[in-house]
Amino acid sequence: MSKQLTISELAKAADIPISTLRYYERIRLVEPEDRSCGNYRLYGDQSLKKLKFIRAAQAIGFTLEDIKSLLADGEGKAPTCGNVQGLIEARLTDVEERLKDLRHVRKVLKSALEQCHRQKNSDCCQVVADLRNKK
Amino acid sequence: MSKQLTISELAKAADIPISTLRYYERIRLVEPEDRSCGNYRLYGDQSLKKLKFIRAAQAIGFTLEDIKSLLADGEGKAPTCGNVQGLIEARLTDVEERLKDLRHVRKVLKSALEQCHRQKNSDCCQVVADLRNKK
DNA sequence: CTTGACATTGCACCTAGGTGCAACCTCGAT
DNA sequence: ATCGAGGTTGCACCTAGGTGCAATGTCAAG
Repeated sequence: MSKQLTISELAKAADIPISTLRYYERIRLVEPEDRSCGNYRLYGDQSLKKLKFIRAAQAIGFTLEDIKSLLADGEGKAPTCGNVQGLIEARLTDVEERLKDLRHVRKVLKSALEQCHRQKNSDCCQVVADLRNKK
Repeated sequence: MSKQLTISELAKAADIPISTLRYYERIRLVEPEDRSCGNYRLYGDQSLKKLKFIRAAQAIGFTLEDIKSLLADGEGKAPTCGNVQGLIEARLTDVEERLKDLRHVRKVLKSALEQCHRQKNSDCCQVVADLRNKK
């Protein structure tokens, strides 16, 4: 078994601020394996793996709560597909929805910008006036 | 000049909670035109237009701070295009960026889901295991 | 033994966009 | 005159994901 890490060693290894690690402990997401005789937190290296997993999962949009569920099935053991699948599907649905919204937003912004260009130097911005009159 | 509205009349007309109107006053976004003799807020109907504008602008992703800038140029007068254009461009850049990210996220989620399907009933979910080993 | 770096705790604060509550005031109808 | 609906205020709280600080304890080097 490999060496146990102090909080600052873990923070450096995972490139995550110490304050965040303590926060993760507070929400019971990543807890230290043990305490030193001086009450310092001691982490195993599965904690490092866990943190990397967390960063990866966050990057694709899972919340810390989602991640907690993803990790809940066993300390160290990966959860079963069945448990994971629902979360992934829900997340995918969100993402599709969000994409649809954003494409619409992009369209509106682009046409506003065009209008802006057509009438530069005008005193009253028609773009805002239009928005203002929107139902 | 038309009738002044009390907060609840305005809330109903704009379909925005009273608490939110008071919040908007707190952040100096929408302030009452006047006060009644009993110190009730009294709004003009340009407030209603303003609220509709706010909802429209929020719907395309502007923050309330952005909106404050959009509205800042004159009480009642629309701001000039020049002032608006920068904000729209910035917002458009954000949106493009976000779209790019989300398309990537969608790709990752879809392939995770596929992998999930390929190995259902497996004890250990490879999807999570993969994430776990991601650099 | 002292010094400095690093650890501990609890608690408050941050953004953004609000919500909820207690204590009190005003208005219109009866 | 009284009652209830709806208004006023200030203040605390909410989510999510943290950050910052003060007061104090521990560890290793010189």
